[in-house]
Amino acid sequence: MKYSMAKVIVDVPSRETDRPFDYLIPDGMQGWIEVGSRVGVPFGRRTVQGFVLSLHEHTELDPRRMKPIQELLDLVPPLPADLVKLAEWMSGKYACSMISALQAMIPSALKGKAERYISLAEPGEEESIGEAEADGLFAAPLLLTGEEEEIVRYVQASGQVTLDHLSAHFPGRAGEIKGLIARGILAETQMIKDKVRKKTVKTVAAAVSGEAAEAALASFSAQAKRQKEVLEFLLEVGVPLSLQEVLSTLGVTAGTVHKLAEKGFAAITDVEVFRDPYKDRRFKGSAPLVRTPEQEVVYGNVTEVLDARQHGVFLLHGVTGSGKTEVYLQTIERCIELGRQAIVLVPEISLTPQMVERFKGRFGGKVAVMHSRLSTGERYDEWRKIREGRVQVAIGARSAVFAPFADLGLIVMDEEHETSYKQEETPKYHARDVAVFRARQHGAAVILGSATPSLESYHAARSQADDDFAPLLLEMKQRPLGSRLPGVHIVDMREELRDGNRSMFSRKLHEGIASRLERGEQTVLFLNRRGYSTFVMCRTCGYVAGCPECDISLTYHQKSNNLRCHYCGYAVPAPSVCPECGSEHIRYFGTGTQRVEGELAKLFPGIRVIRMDVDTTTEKGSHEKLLQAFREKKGDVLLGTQMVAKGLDFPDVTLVGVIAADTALNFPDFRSAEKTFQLLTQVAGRAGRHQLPGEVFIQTYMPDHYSIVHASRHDYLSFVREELNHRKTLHYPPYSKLILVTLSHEQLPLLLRMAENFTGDLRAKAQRLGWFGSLDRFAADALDILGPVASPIPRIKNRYRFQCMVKYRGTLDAVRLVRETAAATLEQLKDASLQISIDVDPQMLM
DNA sequence: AGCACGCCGACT
DNA sequence: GTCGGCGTGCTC
Repeated sequence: MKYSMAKVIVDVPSRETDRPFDYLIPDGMQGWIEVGSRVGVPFGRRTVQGFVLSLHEHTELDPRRMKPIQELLDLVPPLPADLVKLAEWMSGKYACSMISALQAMIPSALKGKAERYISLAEPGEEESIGEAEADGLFAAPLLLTGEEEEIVRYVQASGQVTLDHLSAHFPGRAGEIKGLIARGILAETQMIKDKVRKKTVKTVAAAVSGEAAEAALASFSAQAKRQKEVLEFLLEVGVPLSLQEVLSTLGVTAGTVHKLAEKGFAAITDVEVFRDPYKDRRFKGSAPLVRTPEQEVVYGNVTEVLDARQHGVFLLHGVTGSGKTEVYLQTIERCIELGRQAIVLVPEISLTPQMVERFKGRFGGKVAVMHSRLSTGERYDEWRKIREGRVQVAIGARSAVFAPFADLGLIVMDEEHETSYKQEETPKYHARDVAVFRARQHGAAVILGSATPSLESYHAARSQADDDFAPLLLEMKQRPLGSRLPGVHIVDMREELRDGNRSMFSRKLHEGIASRLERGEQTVLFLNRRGYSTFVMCRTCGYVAGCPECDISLTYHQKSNNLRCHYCGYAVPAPSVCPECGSEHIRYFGTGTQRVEGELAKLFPGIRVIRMDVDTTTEKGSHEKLLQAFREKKGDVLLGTQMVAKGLDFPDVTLVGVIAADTALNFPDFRSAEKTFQLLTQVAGRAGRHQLPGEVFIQTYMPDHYSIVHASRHDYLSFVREELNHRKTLHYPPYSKLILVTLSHEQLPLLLRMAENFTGDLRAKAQRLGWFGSLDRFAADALDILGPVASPIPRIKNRYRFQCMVKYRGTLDAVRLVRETAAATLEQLKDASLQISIDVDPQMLM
């Protein structure tokens, strides 16, 4: 089959260009260009990167209007065809552009940009002088000014230079350069350049052997003693060595080795290597454990589907410590035995060494690890290991769901309920949905594991109503270690206050910490960061330092002693006096954890506190170091935010304290009860995982709240029952679906008008389709529109924000309706000043 | 997004 | 007179 045309998605992020463009495939590239290939194509007056969507013999477009593909950027397409299909699905489901979906699937190293090169024009390419030339007249002699001549000579000498380089070399001569190109004396070409190159290492090997080697050794003069040494060494070793190694072993300089190479006795070559972020780490091997009866049931269910190469989704509800990870490991082992590959998804925050260690320990070099702390180059190399089939397991956060395996057999999603699986930036996808879609493409299994499954998943498993997503519920209720779930005590902080205790520690928690200190056991203190102040306030006049562009308070950063805006990055030095009233009583309410740390030091002199929060974990590897220190008992208390709540396992921790359980409950989010329950359950699971019995204190001002009460009893089912009732009455997910639309503009009045236009238009369209109406009615298909209202953060980066919420149920295609309405609204304005963001299935309603 | 074309203001 | 401001239109 001769495919001479291709449809290409170009890397130009605008609504008008979010469609395929047709290109000719040059003869030399035929057979090499495939679906998923990354190419450089001429687009307008420049060259851009693009991805091949499909190949054709003919297209609707006149071939004379088509330009040829300029270059093929990779030998192997970075995207297998199934991922191209996935991108099409994503752009429909999440109302995102094709290019943003495709970009999300490849490492950022492959986000190439065009680089402009300048060279001497080929003779005959000089500027045509129009009709005159056609009449057979010759072009006028090329007269160059001194400066122009200098530029031309420089280009001639260097062969080919980048435009940037040339402009830097002749500052202020941009006009001349432009002129030379326009007159056809210099030529400009554009080529896509990747951000990162494949890493190579200079490798040296002897280029002679046997008799030739003998002769070579004899030929060295007395002065070339070092060269002789090097050659002898190379001959002795017999295998290629890295240049670095040779230099350090023999204590010679690179010049010596190069001389040797010049003489033809040694060969220096660039050998491609993989950057290995874990090269200095050794992992303890681990063998499969004997399965408990509960694990056996889960294992059996999953492997049955695996063996049959069928698609199946399992919701694994297993209490903390019930051995979910072991089930993951063993099902993956089976998957590998079947010659297929597996993806393990973990929430970013828990991508601590512990999880990685267990997988590396069991599967060793078969594992690629991907997370945000890797450099661009490291991530690219891990990704290549996957694409080239050198590994069978990929473990990583959200984006690892796109791991380009050829024969995917299993996707494991640990801590399935975590919000970090939803990407907050475009494309705003949920890794769970993507995982299920990919699994269906490959006939693969999915395990969604959690001690506190999301209500969406649990409800889907219970009702089995949804054709797309009806997981089979599997449960593990026992802790195989024989350890018991810790006793959880709710402490009413109102009572504490009534009794005159104004400290942030209740008397019980205080006693608890004291007794642990005495016994040499450890304590974990958890602080829900949300709601805790990190802002600066004047205690005299009440002034709060806020961002001049974003309408939110600035966050204090101790390290740099400045105030920063979370949203736009605006930063100012921290003031020592109030800028409003001049008072010196302007205080930084340090990050909550700092305050707790200070209080602990006051109450327990000499206590060793390991604090884990954004301030202490920004450095690469600091996370691991802190945890290691705590494990080695270099600290009495581990104090931290969310990150101490996840998957950590310390034998000597017998006390867990939650400083303020309800800060998240007061958030204006319908999921706040669910989030609180999940957090508390998780934190409570930290204590007493081993021989020593554990105790948990939950401090709260709302001791009767159902999420706190049920969490204290480790009672997931009762919580779910109660929470589902609430959701049903209020028509919240899982009983409806949501789309959050946010409009933003620099001018408030215009924004208001456009927001009204948008919602009005949306209502009218929904009405026409017979969808619009209260969800209280018993229609199967129903849609409601709330708003527009000002967003919770009403201004970001000088842009005002209004939002509206679309709530709907049934099979109607609300995403499409919203997308089309948004497009129509945008068309009302000529310029691109209005932005409309569409968030399908939003997780954060902030 | 870029990049060019095109039409009005303040300067050598 | 021109240099340069950014509105708007298009990209196979």
